[in-house]
Amino acid sequence: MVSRVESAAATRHALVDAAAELLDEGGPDAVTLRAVGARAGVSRGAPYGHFPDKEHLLSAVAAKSWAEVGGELDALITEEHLSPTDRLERALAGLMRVGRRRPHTYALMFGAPSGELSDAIAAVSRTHDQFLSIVTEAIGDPGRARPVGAMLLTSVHGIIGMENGGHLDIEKWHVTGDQLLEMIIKSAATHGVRCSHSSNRRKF
Amino acid sequence: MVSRVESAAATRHALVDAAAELLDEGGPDAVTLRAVGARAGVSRGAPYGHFPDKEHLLSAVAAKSWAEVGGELDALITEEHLSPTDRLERALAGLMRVGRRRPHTYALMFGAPSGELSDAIAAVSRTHDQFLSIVTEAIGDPGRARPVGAMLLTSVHGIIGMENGGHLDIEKWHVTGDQLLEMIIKSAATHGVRCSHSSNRRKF
DNA sequence: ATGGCTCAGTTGACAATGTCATGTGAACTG
DNA sequence: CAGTTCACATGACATTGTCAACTGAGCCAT
Repeated sequence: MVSRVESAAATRHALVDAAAELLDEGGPDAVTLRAVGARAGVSRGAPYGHFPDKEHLLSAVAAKSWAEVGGELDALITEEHLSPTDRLERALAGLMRVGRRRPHTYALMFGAPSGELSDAIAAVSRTHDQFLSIVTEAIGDPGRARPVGAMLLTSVHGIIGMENGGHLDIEKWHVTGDQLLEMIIKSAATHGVRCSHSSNRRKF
Repeated sequence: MVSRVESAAATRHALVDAAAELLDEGGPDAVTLRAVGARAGVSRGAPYGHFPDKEHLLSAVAAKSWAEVGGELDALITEEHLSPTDRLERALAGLMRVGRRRPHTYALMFGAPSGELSDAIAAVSRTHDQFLSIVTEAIGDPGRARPVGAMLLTSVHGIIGMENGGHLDIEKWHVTGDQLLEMIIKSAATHGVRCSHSSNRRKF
């Protein structure tokens, strides 16, 4: 039934899933090799048969999470009844949702990659490309798609980072993260199409 | 010469400084209570006389770093020969510099605060206020200073986070962090003054 | 000045964790 | 069916955060 190699692959999957769950539920400190092994139904040293390092296991988790986001973007792209603009807005909202609902996983995804972790890098690159294609379809000037996409992504990332860090106090800034996202999207419109009047030079 | 309380205060300072240095030099993993104690000239358990927890020590480091940034902003504010706009741009550039030159410290500063850490919260609030005053002076519409300030801060934060996470590949996005910052600043101008035509509804 | 007190700092100990060397049993091969 | 291989288990070890017990020097009252 289960050949040895199949079982090994299943174990590897179980380990990554277990680590991802533990990260979501209890944050980085809860991701212990022992806890991962226990949840995966194996024992504490088992991960070393599949990953050289705890860091590599975590990078596999990051790759998996990036692939999941990529899947959501894919679903968005193939959703025919959506306008390109809607697709873009939903993509950004989806990222915000991940950042809010699974902050630890989000932090891992956007954290500095450790080691080589080719899997994670490839997954990130793929998902970035999908996001880029969404931006390209939504934007008027295709030549500006990449910079504008980067601006949108970095801005959303900043909003989530400030929110999750507790640095976006509404009392102080008089805005919510969602309002900031809206501002950013409007800015993208200004930058994306040529804002014919964008050359108006004034003080802020 | 050195009264007991003076010596204690000096030790506390030395501990915070040592932790800050270790964080800068070797990242979070290098900040070991034993290493901190050694660098501060005391021994491994000494921090527990001044902080209930390693986390509280780190939050003291965060408070110190926020206060340093606040000091830079203060210097900027009292610099008479600068225009309000220049002050704002320099403030943003200064934050970028911290994020680039001291990524670990920056991450600690903007990381989710742990526990109560009233010191850190106060330091953050003070520095945010100073930044806010700079934005207020630079902006045309004072009523929008807070939201626009938040947008600038979050955007810079996002840029730094993407850069330090290795997710701002120039090959892919065709922009640098500095160019993104420039785009954001222009957007702030659009949002800060009333962009009379900002109601132009177009696709991106 | 002197005996007792206070408290900063040290040291020993312990549990948790990442990591590795060694062992083991079941799946594969001839 | 005998031997090999490989996934996994287990014991062991160094490191680290944390705390209890200890020590000694500054401080106070007499």
